[in-house]
Amino acid sequence: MSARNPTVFVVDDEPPVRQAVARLLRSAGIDACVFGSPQEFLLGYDSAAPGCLVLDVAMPGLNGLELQRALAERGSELPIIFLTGRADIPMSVQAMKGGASDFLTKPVHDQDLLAAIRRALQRDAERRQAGAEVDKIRARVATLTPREREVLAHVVSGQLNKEIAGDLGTVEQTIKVHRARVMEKMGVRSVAELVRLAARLGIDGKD
Amino acid sequence: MSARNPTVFVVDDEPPVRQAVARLLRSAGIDACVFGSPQEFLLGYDSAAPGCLVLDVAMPGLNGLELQRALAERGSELPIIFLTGRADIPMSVQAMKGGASDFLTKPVHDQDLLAAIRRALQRDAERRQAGAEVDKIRARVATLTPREREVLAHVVSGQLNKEIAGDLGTVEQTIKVHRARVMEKMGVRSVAELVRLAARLGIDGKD
DNA sequence: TTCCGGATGATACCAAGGTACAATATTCAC
DNA sequence: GTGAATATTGTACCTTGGTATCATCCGGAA
Repeated sequence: MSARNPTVFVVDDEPPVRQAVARLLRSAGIDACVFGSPQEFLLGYDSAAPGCLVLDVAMPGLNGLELQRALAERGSELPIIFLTGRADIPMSVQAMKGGASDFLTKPVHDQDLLAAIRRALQRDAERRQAGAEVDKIRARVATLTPREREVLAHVVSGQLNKEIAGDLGTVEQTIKVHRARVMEKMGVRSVAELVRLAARLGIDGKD
Repeated sequence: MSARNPTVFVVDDEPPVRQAVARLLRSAGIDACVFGSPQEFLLGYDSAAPGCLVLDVAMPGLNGLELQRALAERGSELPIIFLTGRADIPMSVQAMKGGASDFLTKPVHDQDLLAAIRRALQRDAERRQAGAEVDKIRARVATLTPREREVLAHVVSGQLNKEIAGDLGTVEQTIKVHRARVMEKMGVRSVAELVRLAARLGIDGKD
């Protein structure tokens, strides 16, 4: 379920466009999933699914830029390719500033659209891979007891066991026990590795 | 010299535009420096200077997008605001993909241009501050002897003194001496801090 | 109540890190 | 060549980290 094929989500209010894009994608061996409006997409989209979004800017209801913002607010980082016939430069600039993967104008050459989609899928795959590694680290931290997490934070801040014991109101020996469990559960054999793992979670001190 | 006021470099082949933008900037209390062509700018620009670039896209000779690429190849990260009358969406998209700070169309409202410039200067200041911190770390590494640098790399990879000695073909005691000097020169008191500094330079192992 | 995981503490031992002092060898610039 | 910086090794001592074993205390789940 997490290793699904990437899917290109197509959101356009004009059925002919949807079908043309979907046909192009299928002929290229890429899974496609079409929606007639941003609302439908927001309801039917699984944020865990890998892929990218091909989006018309000008649509009734929520427009493309608003959907981009809405997705960002929900924490989605799905790459977005805008594809539109009626657009101007400020729109394209806003879309790109908002992190869009690409901004194409209709009519579009099939090859240009496919190339943009492949770039977007590549970008998504890389992002997901990086995210998966962080998730693994986070999962390991989740196996730590609250006390072990405190010790972890103090250890990566560079404190001595003695100092940690003082801060946590206990004795050095207790810290050694927690510390050993932290190393084991995190799957590392040196403080250096531990610091690097913690850094990837944004943990770099005892606070 | 490094803490100079930020300067806005204006490159446009039309004198009236240059002067209008320069006047606007000076009235806002921002230093401006104008150039009539990309070539002049490349000759007269000091890459260490903080600021940003306001650039017309359509110019004889090197056009704006080409100048953007040329600067990127030289390692410049000066924020670029494109300001142009004749442009289309693909151009703006290419510029934004190339890392442009903004892409405005003439005629532009003074307030819009000023706002874009302030964002660009802010972005440049933040980038320079981050860069300055890394430079400090790099400067400290520069004070290390070649041997000390080797030891540093092995230490941040998490190896024991004994293992490092084996890898470097010497004995543990020698490593301890180098290690102590590394810690002193780098200004850190724990391996954890050392690992974090090294990580900011992209050093995370002995290779 | 009983059982278990979590946190704690004590004792002991060994390995590793840190520091100080002393000394020698090598290299490179003046 | 001379001197300074670098790299090296040795000795000694102390601190810290890592591990093991044993035992206690507590709170929640069965």
